[in-house]
Amino acid sequence: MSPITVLLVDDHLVVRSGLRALLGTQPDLHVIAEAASGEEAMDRVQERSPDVVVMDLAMGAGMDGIEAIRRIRERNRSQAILVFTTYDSDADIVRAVDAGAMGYLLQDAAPEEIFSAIRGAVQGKSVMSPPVASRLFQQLRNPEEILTPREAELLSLLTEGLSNRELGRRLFISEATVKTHLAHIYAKLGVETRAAAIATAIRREGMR
Amino acid sequence: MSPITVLLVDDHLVVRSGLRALLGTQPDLHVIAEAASGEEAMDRVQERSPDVVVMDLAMGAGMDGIEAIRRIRERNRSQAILVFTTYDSDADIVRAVDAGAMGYLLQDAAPEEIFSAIRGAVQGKSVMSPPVASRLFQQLRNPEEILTPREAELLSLLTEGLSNRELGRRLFISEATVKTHLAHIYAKLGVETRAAAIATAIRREGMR
DNA sequence: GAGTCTCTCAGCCTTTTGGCTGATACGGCT
DNA sequence: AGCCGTATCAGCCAAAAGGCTGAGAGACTC
Repeated sequence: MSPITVLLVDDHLVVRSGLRALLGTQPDLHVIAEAASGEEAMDRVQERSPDVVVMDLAMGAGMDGIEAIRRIRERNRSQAILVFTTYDSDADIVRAVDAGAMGYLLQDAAPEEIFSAIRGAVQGKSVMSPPVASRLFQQLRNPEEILTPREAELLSLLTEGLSNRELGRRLFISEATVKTHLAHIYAKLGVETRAAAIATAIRREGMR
Repeated sequence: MSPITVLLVDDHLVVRSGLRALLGTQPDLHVIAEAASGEEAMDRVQERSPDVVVMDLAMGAGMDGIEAIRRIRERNRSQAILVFTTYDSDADIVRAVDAGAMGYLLQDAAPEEIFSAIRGAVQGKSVMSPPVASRLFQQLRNPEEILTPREAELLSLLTEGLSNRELGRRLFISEATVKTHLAHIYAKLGVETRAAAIATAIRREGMR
């Protein structure tokens, strides 16, 4: 059986060489290229056509991981893409899977888990770290959590620390309307105070 | 000249092997041990007495990096400790330097930067990544922003969305005291509402 | 021993927030 | 035409948060 070719994408050199060393212990896995950015990743995929792309979502400058996944899948469906990232945010998971990622691993995954995820990805199996899976599951179980555009807008401003009055002014609506929207947002997020709403919003989304 | 002995501390195996591979390219740097937790790090220091400890601050379970730095410095001052972490939060930098770290590098630092930081640390020089340095500088310029331990504790709970009453219960203090602390925190953070305090706290610190 | 910092608590008053009920208007879907 | 989701607004009331002043206890420093 011919070896599985892998492209590593991460803006941290240390993580790339760590992964390279780790995968090097497996005779059937060959790292054939590395990339430090989304743009570079697309070039390498074009040139080398790896079987699997192992990608970090958080990339310093330029195109982010999600966008890179989407573009790679757009022009070439033969690669399996595995997300390999440090932090797990609900929004990222959903967006990555949506963009076409085959699996989602956290960086503290056990080596065996990583190997089998790569091997599985080639065969079309999707793998995810247990904590990731449970989050995704929860996300899918609560479809009522989807905010309307207006609510999302409000929530976003809410995380800037604005008061109801300021929110109203900013959105050209009355304070009464602000309160109505907030009540709906709280219900959907499952919280009771604006403080909790802000906390969950910032932590859940990549809002920073 | 005898080589510089190094202990790597990081809960991610991938980062450890990446660093090991990277440092392996330098004849004068010898990685003599690795540790995946604060506790383990202390044991390794005791056993092997490395010249330099390269440590990640964010460690999954158990003792965190800051605490590990403090304890290592307490019982043995001959090690130089270098912080090597992914994210830079203002509070972490101050706390790490306070605990006795000789330098503070971000994981996307260039290899040369890492090497020279390690070599410099042995000679008592402190090194930090430019973005880190500028943050620290800013922090020192605003000394009024430094929260007391109790205030930091409160702020941390605040970001979970607790009410004043809940905060009081959790910390075994009256609601009146909670309000006093909050007023001080708001003043130091330059905000006027708990919402804004939560927003700035979560975004500024690495609180997730 | 006086000054400073930190943590603790109280009372009083204003503003803000949140819960509830009910209402109008617009657009899309059946 | 009727229904539903979304966005808009109002009034009322209770709870929470925030501003202010004042104050005592313990620790640490000069």
